[in-house]
Amino acid sequence: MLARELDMRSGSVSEQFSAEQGEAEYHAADVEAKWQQRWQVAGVDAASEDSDRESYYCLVMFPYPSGNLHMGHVRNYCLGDVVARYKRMRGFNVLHPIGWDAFGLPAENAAIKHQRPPAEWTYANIDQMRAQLKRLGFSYDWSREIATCHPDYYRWEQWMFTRLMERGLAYQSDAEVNWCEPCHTVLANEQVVDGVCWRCDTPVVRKNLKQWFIRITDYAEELLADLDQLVGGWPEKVIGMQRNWIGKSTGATVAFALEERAGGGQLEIFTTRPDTLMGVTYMAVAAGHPLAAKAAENNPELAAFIEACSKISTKEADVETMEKRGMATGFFAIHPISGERVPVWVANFVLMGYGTGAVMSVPAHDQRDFEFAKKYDLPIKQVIAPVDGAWDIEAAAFTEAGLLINSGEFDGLSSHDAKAAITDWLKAHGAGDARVQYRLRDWLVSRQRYWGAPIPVIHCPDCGAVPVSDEQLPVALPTDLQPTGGASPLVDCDAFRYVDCPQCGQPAERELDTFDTFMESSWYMNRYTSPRHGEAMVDAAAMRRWAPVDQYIGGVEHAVLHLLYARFYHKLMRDVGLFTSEEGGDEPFTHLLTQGMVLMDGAKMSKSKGNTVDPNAIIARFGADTARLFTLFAAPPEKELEWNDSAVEGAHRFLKRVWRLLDKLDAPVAEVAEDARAVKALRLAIHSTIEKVTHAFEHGFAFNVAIAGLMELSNQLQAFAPQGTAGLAAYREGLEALTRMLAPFVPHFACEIGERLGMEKMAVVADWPTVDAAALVQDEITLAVQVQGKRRGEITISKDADQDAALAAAQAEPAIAKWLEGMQIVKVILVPGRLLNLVVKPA
RNA sequence: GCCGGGAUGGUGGAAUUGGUAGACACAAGGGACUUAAAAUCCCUCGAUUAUUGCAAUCGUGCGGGUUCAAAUCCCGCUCCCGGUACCA
Repeated sequence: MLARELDMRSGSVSEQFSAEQGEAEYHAADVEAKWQQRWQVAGVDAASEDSDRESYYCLVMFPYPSGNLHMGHVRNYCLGDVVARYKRMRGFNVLHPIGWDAFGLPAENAAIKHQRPPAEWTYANIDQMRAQLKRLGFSYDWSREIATCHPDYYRWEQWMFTRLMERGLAYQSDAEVNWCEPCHTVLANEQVVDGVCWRCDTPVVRKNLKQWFIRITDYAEELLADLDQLVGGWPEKVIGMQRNWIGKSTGATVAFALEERAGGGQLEIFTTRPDTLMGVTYMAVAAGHPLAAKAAENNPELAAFIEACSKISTKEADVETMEKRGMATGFFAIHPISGERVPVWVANFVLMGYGTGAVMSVPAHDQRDFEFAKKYDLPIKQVIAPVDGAWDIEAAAFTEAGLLINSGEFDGLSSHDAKAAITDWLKAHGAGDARVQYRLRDWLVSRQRYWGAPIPVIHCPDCGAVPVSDEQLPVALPTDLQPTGGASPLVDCDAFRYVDCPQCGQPAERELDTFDTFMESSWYMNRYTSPRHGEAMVDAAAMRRWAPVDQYIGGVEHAVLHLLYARFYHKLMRDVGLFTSEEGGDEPFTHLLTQGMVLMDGAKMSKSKGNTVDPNAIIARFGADTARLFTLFAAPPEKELEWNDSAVEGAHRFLKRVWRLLDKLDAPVAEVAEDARAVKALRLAIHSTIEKVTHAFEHGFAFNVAIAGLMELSNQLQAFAPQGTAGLAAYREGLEALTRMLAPFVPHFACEIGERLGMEKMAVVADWPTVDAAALVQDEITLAVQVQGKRRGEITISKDADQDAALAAAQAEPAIAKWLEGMQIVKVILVPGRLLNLVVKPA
């Protein structure tokens, strides 16, 4: 012990830990330091730009540099590392990069607290977290590391934005926006969760501001349609969430003329059921609709109702139970076809933010309209009849498709045909048209924050909003300003703010808003393919080599925000001409794995709850390999992972057991007659494990099952006593296969074992073991025998035995025979290699 | 409400996709080694009944069904977890 301690204090890493020294015990810290250094020297983790091997791009969601890695990060990066390492061993040229999503609000908050510029805090955190990642032994190509707060990165984002301005895909608009007071900034629709800020949980207020938008709605159709390409590669859940978010509805707009008293003009609505148009008995507008405001002018009661509606919570749970309420405006609209007068109501269930903020109500064929009509005693007019059978329209709304009735010239048409016919009629008479409506809104990208990428625009009194020219990019963010918590310090930074107009040269002002940080994370996956490229945002040749990402791994919380923006941005990059569909694909991520959360006592680990586990403490106590092994073994990747201290110890114990397997190699053996059966059984175990573990990697990443298989093999090796050279050879074969298969999970440990075994190459660059089909062939097999479907015993027979031979063996087995006494066998089912089932009846 | 995913021992979870339910691990109990502890190794470990021993019956949220055979497929429920849009 003393000698070991002295050793630790002196000499170089390689001196301390040479294999010849023959450490009797497993010391993770020593082993891990040794191999991390060797990998670095050998450069085993670098992606090659000059290789004939097939490329594979494995990407993990890059972290925000908050200061410390948490267990969620560790889990995410373990999963990615296992995939990357496995693919390398399978002969792929793997790209496995990492970087930092480095702009964002926490840096500003920290800057205020510590009176240091955010850049300083950010880069210090990056240094600390990089060291943690390296300590865990993740096989990143560090030469490709990027930080999004670096001008070399965001200059291309600015470049891209000016292209989008040229194409009319980026625009400025005066809009009612979601404003978060504590964060002092606007939020995108996607960032408002249940009416509160996604970051700080404060209720969002509405504010009218001039903001920059990107026209994601132009891509709504493609974003929706291309989800089909992802089926099979992405979780159904995420695809469904994106579908809902885009929210496509096909229908028609209909213009109802308004009476003079209502101010004339038209009330435009959107409907998905134009076939029910003849069944309209009233109209409903949102409380925020101009018509509602007009009606309230001389109606204090209505004004009070509108006021009450505006205060209603938007929370899902409240919405669910909310009573449907309304009030008549006293106005009437004219039905475009029948010319009937229909009353206009204000209703709390109509949303100003969707469609036109007004709906036509057809109580006979819409459940919600039905309930409302019943409540306020409005007429119900049936215009669709079931194809077969009758319907009591006073009892419930008939919401299915059917045949038109009470609809004049449209009577007898099917719902399907009527949709087209009525839409055509409306179009011909200038009273409407076919319309596809999306829930998706344009992406609001400006933020009133300091620590972000400046929006590359100069506002000139004469020329308007002028994009900064390519030669003047990047618009570098001054990094020495001190945020105060109020308005962005850029406002007071004259050197940044006041510039001349690039077009006319007269005094002008820079745009002081910065980009939403989701802008940076929307294209980093493509930048990694050519991270130092100085000529363009990405190098098309590099895109051809690597893109799209073959496997993306991260948290499900990004199912709509990041993953939708990134898909959109990828298509923008393609359409701006940075790469073709053929070079970079139409979608950025072909396969997505969403990992489950890390829990402690059933709750998500969080600082505020005080139920966190510090990865550093686990590494210090057991080593990186144990931390890795536990997170991969304790649960399937996509499921929640419940932290369990004793299970961590269990993972560590497993590694120690494998370590001790080396001892048997030193045991003396002679040229003795080996127990051939035992050797054959061991080789069967070895090769069926290879088959099983490989299957886990190729189908669904069931790493917990793969590791269980490796534990089983380890147990078999432990139980095996080599007697002669043949036995020793089989034992060594098993230990080496085990080592190779362990390499993706516990790479340092596997390298050390491999070296002690005398493997030629480091375990992490060795070939993945292959199955010896001959070893899987058994001379004798054991079959379970069932009588009437119940297991009654087993027989061991030749692998070539046919059904009759199996039956004879079963009948000869006393435990089985007693169930056959006085019975007649009416059917025999043989499932080869598995079981024999005998169906009997009394003789 | 709608969409998606679930429910298997004390616990985390397996089950080759219709073929021996509970692999692998954690916890628990017992034993060996030790002056002792730690470490390590061995045994038991779904329930009930029976037992000197062999064993039998039940059992994958609940109720039906299909099948030689069901955790797995079908029909009807209950509960739980995510997500969500009162979307016209």
